[in-house]
Amino acid sequence: MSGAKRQTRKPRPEGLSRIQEMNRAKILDAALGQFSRYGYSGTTIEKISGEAGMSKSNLLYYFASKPDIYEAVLEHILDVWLAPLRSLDPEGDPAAELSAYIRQKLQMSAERPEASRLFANEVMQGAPRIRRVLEEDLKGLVAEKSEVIRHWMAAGKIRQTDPVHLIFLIWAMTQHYADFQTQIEVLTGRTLQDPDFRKGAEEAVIAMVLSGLGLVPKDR
Amino acid sequence: MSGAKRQTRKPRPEGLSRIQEMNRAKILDAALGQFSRYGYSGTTIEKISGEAGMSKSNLLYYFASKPDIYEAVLEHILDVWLAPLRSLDPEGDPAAELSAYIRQKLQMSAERPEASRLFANEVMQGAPRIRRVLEEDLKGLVAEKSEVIRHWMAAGKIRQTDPVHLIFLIWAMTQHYADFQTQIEVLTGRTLQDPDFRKGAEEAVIAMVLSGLGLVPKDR
DNA sequence: CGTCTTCTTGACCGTTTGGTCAGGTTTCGT
DNA sequence: ACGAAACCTGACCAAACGGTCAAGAAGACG
Repeated sequence: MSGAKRQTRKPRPEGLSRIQEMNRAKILDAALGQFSRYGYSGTTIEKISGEAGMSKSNLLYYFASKPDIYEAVLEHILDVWLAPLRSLDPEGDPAAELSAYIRQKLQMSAERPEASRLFANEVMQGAPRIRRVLEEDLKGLVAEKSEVIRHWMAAGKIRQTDPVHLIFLIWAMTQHYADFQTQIEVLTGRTLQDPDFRKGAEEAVIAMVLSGLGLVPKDR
Repeated sequence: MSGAKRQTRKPRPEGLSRIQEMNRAKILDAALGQFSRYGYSGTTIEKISGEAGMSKSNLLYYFASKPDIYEAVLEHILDVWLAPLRSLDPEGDPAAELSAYIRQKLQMSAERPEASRLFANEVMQGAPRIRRVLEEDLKGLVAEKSEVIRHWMAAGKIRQTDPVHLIFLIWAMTQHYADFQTQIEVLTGRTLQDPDFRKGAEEAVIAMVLSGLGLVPKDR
């Protein structure tokens, strides 16, 4: 061997390379589509890799195992999914705040129905992988926002109701349009993607919630 | 061959034998539990047979294949699942009829949450096996009951709303308590099985729906 | 009681699936 | 341009799964 100077390259400066960032994003996107449509067990990593435009082996170069991919997708979604509730403002007008919240939730159901379905799927199976998040993050968040609602009730701004049930019912109504999209489309021929239908859904949900709280929804 | 008289037995009189009836029931029950918890692909026939207390081979003696079992379970459930809507009476008082409907739906969510989850699972995956039922039976049923609601609106008994959205929202709110049972239990420590919690849910849903229709829910 | 039918099982088979591995190709800093 | 990382792939493997089959056990009826 010659004693010539060994040129070495910094092993990994920090963060992700362009290629990694791009491929991980493609994988997570494809995985969301598959997991939300076919469930965890119904999805194969080969299908995901195909959808992402790469070989199965290459996918396993980026994520060590199938559960790893699933958890990455879930984590990637959860923050976005819970964001609207976080922004419920105690100082705002109840009718305006709740209307905005409902609109945001419906917007997410319209724009990212797969995320809603994946979340629903996970919870329906007993939430084995996000139990901790529910217990630690969501539980606190719900308690905090329940207090906001209770505060509005105490101030006489809305009718007496159980805040937790109110939150559950808003989740139920808004997520239903994403989770049961197929059924809705079969029955009506439309989905939230249709602007008219989306407006109809918004008005129906908002009217029901506001009048349920003794707030007359303003006519247009 | 001797010419002795062959004693033969009637091959199969009619209907199912006691043993068949019992085992088919055990299988369908076990299958519902598994399919609703783990989804179609996440369920193995070996697990089902184990839960039903028999060997895998024996299960396959009663049902020819996995899809066969799944469809049998689904069919077995669908009638029961849609029954409450059928009984919505045009001649009755809107507040009483809708309250009763909501109570029935919540009762089913409380007593048969697995059925609700299986149905939700099927629809979320695009309803590949019950599309026909949705298109042919449910679509007609929804159209018929929408007409009932429209009739109530025309008679000035309830406020103007889109009947189809109303039906969707009632489904959403009532089924949510079954489908998201895990989440609800994590957040509140309770489920519909708890009588107090169930009463709270009933009141919350009924109050919201009735006031949304301009009907003041009667205090107690 | 004898015999035909129904019921039940363990052994077995082909396919699918998650994951490994050795080796080739591309990228990139120097 | 060069060499070391980073990136990518096809071949391969073990486990799990849906389903078949031959043969025994239990049940029912004359």
